Amino acid sequence: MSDSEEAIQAIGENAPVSEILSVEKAQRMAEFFGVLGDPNRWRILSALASRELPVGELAEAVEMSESAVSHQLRVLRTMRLVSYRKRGRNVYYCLKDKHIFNLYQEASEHLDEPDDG
Amino acid sequence: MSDSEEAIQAIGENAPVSEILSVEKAQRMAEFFGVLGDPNRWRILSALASRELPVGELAEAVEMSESAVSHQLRVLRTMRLVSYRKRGRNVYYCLKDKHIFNLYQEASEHLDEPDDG
DNA sequence: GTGATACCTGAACGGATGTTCAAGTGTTTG
DNA sequence: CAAACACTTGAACATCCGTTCAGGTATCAC
Repeated sequence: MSDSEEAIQAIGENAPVSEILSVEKAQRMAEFFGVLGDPNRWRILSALASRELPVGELAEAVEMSESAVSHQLRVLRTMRLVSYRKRGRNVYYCLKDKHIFNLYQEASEHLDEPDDG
Repeated sequence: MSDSEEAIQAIGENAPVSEILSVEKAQRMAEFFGVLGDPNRWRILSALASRELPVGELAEAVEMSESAVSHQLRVLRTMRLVSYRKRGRNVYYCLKDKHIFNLYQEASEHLDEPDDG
């Protein structure tokens, strides 16, 4: 059974109590979602959703220092949420795939739900 | 324009650079995902995915102290990820809605993607 | 070459976070 | 009533995280 299948069964079906996420899988989940647990990273991601941007413009758009943005971009790169291409002195960043949109919408729905949802 | 519509447009469409998430919306997103940024909370959630559980059994299942579990359950309650019902001396917790499953699967897909995904 | 630009990196500092421990509330049992 | 049980809560403490700051690399203009 693949790591993914093990986890989906554990969380999705009527499994016994002992069927909880392995520490390793829980760790990976937490690392990923932890990256999305910072407001400035969300602002960076939303800025890149509109279009590809070099670091300087990105920093200006989200009102952060270039250094702070660069640090955060490294985190986002590590989680493969953004990719980049070098062009002269500039480095253009953009979103890597569509998962971030789905995650955003899913969370948005949850947050917009009434209290009894 | 509602808060949600503003954000979806900002992140989903071909908006100008200035169309980034408001600080407030970014904050709410980060708070929500931040809750999912802890491995023990994922283990708790996955344990509750199998069935409703009282705090003591839950603590045993995830191998944490009752106190630690209780603290974390309060966080999960605040984000409306779990609900509970009191029954005698016990308090039974369960998952509140289906969003957690979708978030899990979306993240799982992303993590399982090859490097060029 | 020198200087300016664009970006990255490492150390350090301050604030946030998760655990433990001790004490508290409420409920059931004798 | 007292004692045991199930759970919650607040404070303390250690760790983690994101920023700033200073300095580093690489590219372009002159």
